[in-house]
Amino acid sequence: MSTVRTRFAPSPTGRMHVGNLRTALYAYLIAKHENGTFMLRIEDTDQERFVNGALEIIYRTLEKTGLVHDEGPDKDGGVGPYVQSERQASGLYLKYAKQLVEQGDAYYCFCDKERLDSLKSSVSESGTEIVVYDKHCLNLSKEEVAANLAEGKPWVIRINMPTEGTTTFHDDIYGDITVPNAELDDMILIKSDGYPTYNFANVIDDHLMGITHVVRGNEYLSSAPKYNRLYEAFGWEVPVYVHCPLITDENHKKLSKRCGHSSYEDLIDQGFLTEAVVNYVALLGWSPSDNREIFSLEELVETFDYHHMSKSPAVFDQVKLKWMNGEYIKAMDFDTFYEKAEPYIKEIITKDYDLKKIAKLVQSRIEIFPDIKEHIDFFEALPDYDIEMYTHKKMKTNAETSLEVLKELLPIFEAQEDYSNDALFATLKEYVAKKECKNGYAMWPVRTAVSGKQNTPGGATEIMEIIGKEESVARIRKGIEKLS
RNA sequence: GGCUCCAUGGUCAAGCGGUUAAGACAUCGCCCUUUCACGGCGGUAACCCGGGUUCAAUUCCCGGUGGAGUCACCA
Repeated sequence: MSTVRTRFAPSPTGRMHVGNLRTALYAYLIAKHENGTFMLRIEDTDQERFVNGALEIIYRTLEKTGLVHDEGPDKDGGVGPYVQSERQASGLYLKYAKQLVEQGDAYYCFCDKERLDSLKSSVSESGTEIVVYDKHCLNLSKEEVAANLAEGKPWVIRINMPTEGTTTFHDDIYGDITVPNAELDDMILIKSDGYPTYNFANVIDDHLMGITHVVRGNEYLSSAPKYNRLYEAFGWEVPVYVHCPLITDENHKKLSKRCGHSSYEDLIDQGFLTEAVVNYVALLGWSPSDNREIFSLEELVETFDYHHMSKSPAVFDQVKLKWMNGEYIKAMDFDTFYEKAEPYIKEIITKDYDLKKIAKLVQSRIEIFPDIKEHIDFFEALPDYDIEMYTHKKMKTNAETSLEVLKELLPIFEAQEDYSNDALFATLKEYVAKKECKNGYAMWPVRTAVSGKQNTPGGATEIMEIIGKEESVARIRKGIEKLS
């Protein structure tokens, strides 16, 4: 019987980039490692930024990656609703904000945008920039507030932060973090449209939903101390904070939707496997005590210990992701692989070839599925190659020797009926033995003639088996023609 | 710029006072081989700088430097 409860709390503003996914994953793992509860909460308090379809992306991504939530908008666990706009509709946040106003921990503010803007550009006597609200409306009398309200003036509710001293909060990864209170802004709790701000709704909901571990990206590290004042004012217990190190691009900048960084779905479209993406992302900011790198989600649940998380940001390295994806592809049983590979093969191959044989050849040679195409194009049509290709130092071949070999082999291949790889290979071995030359001396020209490519998946006879007698002979003839 | 965080090879990342400073990706070379790939073997490559503390610092403390994050009626 565990008491760990975590949540993934995205806002439906677009696609899920890998940073979001990693946060969701860690929240899931922390809960599941302790047999706890993982929940999904939708933070849609900004109606302007709401993006149509974003909700579906969130659901789809969590489902496909296997990060299934125990509670959420579609699975009430008793502390719902799990969508903040729905909670707002019941007046929940306003109720708590008003409580703070009554306690004297918060106050109504009627300052308009112009005044706030002018505040930002003004400079204090000491010459330093004023970065926080000047508490102008804190001095309003009860009567003035009432009058403004009655007048229908737009208002917000701000928290009253102390201006002296320091505030310290504890993060399980980063330790104690202390900031001067003068830095703390009288942040807005309730916006003029009646919706709570993220900062406020987050604290209220985390408490009401019994969240024990707040897992989020460390871009929130600097706003965390403000939360403590809120918890303090309410007399609530502060949850365990687990701030995850940032994931950055190759320029060491934070991943963001705005900059067009890869989302989970982009990666899938690029041919990556969900399992590989999840596995890779898990290792960005965390590592097991041994050297293992390949983990299924279940294995991660078992192994994951958030105390082993690192503090420094990690670069998202597509090259390593590709490697890992290749590992997953190689480990796939053939039928599963074929199912995924078939569409890519069919994009290139229209002829009546045995596509499974082609797939077999390609499985150990690709890292992502679209790689298939460049490997197999020659099956469909012989490319117009240069006869320079017949020259290979190690094989001791050149245009002349190749011509001779192909000329001698042509009638043999024409006569042969069995075009299985084994039979063809036996034929070539026999030829090589008679000729008293190295395998490559004969294999290289044949492979070149039937493929027209420098490198191919599979050798000469494997290719011939697939394209069949008629095409093989035609291609060898073509080779002889080119070389003559 | 203020505040905060971070700092081991190109990248991910072990290490938590005494090590020949792991491992993985990438890279290079060799082997295997019917080309390539797979697989196997090996190489190059790192503790940001300066002070302390200590018999002993990559490891602890301070300062610097560098990088990042954050400073909204966005989350």
